[in-house]
Amino acid sequence: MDESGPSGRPEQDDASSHRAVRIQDVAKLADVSTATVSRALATPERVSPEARARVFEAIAKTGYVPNPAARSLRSQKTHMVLVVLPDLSNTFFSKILRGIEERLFEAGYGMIISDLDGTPEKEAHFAAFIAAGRVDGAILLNGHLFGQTRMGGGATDRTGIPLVALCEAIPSADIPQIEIDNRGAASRMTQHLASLGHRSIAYVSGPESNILERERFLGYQDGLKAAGLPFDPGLVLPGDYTIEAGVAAGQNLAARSTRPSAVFCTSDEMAIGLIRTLLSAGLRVPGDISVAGFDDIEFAAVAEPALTTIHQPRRELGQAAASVLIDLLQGRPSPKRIRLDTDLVLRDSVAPPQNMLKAPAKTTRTRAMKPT
Amino acid sequence: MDESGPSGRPEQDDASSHRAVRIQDVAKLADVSTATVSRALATPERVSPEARARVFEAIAKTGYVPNPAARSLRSQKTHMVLVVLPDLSNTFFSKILRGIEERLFEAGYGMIISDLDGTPEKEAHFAAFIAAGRVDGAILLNGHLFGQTRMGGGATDRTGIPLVALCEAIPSADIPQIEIDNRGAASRMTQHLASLGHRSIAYVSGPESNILERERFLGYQDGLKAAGLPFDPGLVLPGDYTIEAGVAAGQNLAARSTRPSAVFCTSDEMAIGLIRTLLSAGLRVPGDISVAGFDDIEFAAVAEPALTTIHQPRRELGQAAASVLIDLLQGRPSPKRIRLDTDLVLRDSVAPPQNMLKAPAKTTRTRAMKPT
DNA sequence: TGCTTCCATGTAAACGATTACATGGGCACT
DNA sequence: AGTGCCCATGTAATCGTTTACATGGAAGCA
Repeated sequence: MDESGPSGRPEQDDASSHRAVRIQDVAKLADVSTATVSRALATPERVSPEARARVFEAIAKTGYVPNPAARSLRSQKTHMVLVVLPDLSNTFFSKILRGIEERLFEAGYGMIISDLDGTPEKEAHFAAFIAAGRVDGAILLNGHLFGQTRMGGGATDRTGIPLVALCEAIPSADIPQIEIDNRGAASRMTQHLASLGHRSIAYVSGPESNILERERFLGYQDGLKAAGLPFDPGLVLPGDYTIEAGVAAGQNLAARSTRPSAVFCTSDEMAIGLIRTLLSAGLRVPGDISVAGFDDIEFAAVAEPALTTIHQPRRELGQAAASVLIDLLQGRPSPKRIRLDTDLVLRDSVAPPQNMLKAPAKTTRTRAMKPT
Repeated sequence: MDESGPSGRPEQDDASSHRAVRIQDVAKLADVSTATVSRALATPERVSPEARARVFEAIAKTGYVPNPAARSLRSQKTHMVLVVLPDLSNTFFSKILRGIEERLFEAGYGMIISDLDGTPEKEAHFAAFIAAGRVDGAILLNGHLFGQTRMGGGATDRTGIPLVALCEAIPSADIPQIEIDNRGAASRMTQHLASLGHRSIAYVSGPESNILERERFLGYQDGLKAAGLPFDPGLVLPGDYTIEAGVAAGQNLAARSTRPSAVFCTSDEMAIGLIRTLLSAGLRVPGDISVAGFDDIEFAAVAEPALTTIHQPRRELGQAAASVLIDLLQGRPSPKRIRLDTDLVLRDSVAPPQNMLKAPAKTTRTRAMKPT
């Protein structure tokens, strides 16, 4: 059975040919068929212990690694997951990504990242990516499906891969959502500010169309209402979660003759930019104006003054999303929605208004109320 | 020629079967062979305009997307690039990643990210990843090859894919390096501090074994020497680029009876943590101690006081690395080493020592000297 | 002992592209 | 008009797995 092989491949087993080891090589060495090798890897319990041992020995000896392209061509599985996010360079996402990567790695999946910086062109590209079957599933952090930018001739393609929405819920889509209770958290922060005595609480928003923004804005209004404060549109400043937006909002406030005594920024970046600008304008924080953030990014704790904010369990969010997706991929049942708890983190950038004494506050955390 | 197909596949063209469109479907519709379709996509100029038009029309009509697994199985190309980095959640990397992603995207490559958080286990896994041919090339931000943790039985595998080292040069490896002049930049910052009159300049290091650290430490010593200052080991504080390390260094300094008048931190994170700690301890920055950073991360500009630091063109670094890798992948010649310029960014955290007047400094940038 | 069942294994047909090689027609040149 | 060349295209082998189906032997049961 060694007549130089049925396909006529000459026997050259020295190092000269750098051809990758194939399953056939392993099979020959272990004196079994390729099918048995394949089974030894996929379903070891269906192979006799002796054959299995020989196969593994041969694999170790040859350093065989299955060719993923061939495997994926045949099995229609890529063991890859696409993560779509609006801005890779944003601090907020990096820790989430890490959580995702951890979990995917454990389950043997690779992570492909797509940063679609607003460009619909890229969006279409990644829709095609999914359609081409390059990934088994996707985690969407961008708040919408690819639906809008429909491809070509309305062909529905095989978009039937599992999807999970992370952070930004996708209302229209019937896919699992992993998120925090944005509305509740925003309400809670607003009420916290009110409880300290603030009567005039400004709000620096996210991008208008953003779902997070809409939730948080509702929460802000809820909080005002709960505290018996009126809603004043003049206290709503536009933003987009960036430091620059915070700076702009700060300039806006600094230029005013009468100012709110507290500002609730819907991102830590904006809060930091805003504080910075207020300080430069000669105002004191929290002496003259209290400032609260959202997210609890790394720098919130070391900002000057340290930022009072809402803590989001970013890593856990990423892990949860990955877990749900993996469940879906492997046909296990999975929850349709997961809401992780947030914490209200009390630091130094918020204090009672005006001339009340500023205690040297230490960081305190208060577990958020579970949403009902 | 329509006797239900040579493979006996029944003709069912309604939406019920969600079978993906194959090249054969396109070929049939365009009335050409699969080879022509393939060529129309890969080398349009080798197909007659008429056939080409029919092919593209058919592609549009069917919504055909080539199956990457099949393509990659045959052509041994994956159009994927692996990016290996030590810590995905680190701010410093995110903008670099974005630069990489941009360029890769333009060239039609996907990006797979691997965050090996120190675990050699993961490292081995990704070595196998490369060996399996899942990617065409890799960009390494982690400062070493996978060589150390050798796989299995010493099989050399096909590790012959193009690699590029980014930021952290890999001395032993003969692969292109994209970096900044760390030594020169550190020297420059040290001299800047000295030129303001500081005679006692502390240094907060990175991880000892880190190549960046070694370069920067040499630069620090260069700078001292150039300024005619003695090197004092007691002024070298251990760090690891994290905020916490900065805090620790700050506590160390705050506890001392005699302190340096300036501190050069080799990362902005450490500088921010350190400043924060000094301020809490009642010291003034830069009044009592000047603090300089390295990297110019987003928050450096809005720290309080705004951080004097070394600006690294992070996005450009990422783009450059991706460009070089793409050149390599496509067989084009490419430079063996690229050094991008850094800027010395002068802000408010550094001032002349002691009682000299603190001008309301504005941000100023000075282009670094080109390395010779 | 003869029949059924099951388990371990082998054989070979997909999976869906790319591409070497063959082919035939048109054009240019002598 | 004959020869040669090139261009557009088709045919079919190939990439390396997985897996449906076939097979043969051992074991269990009556």
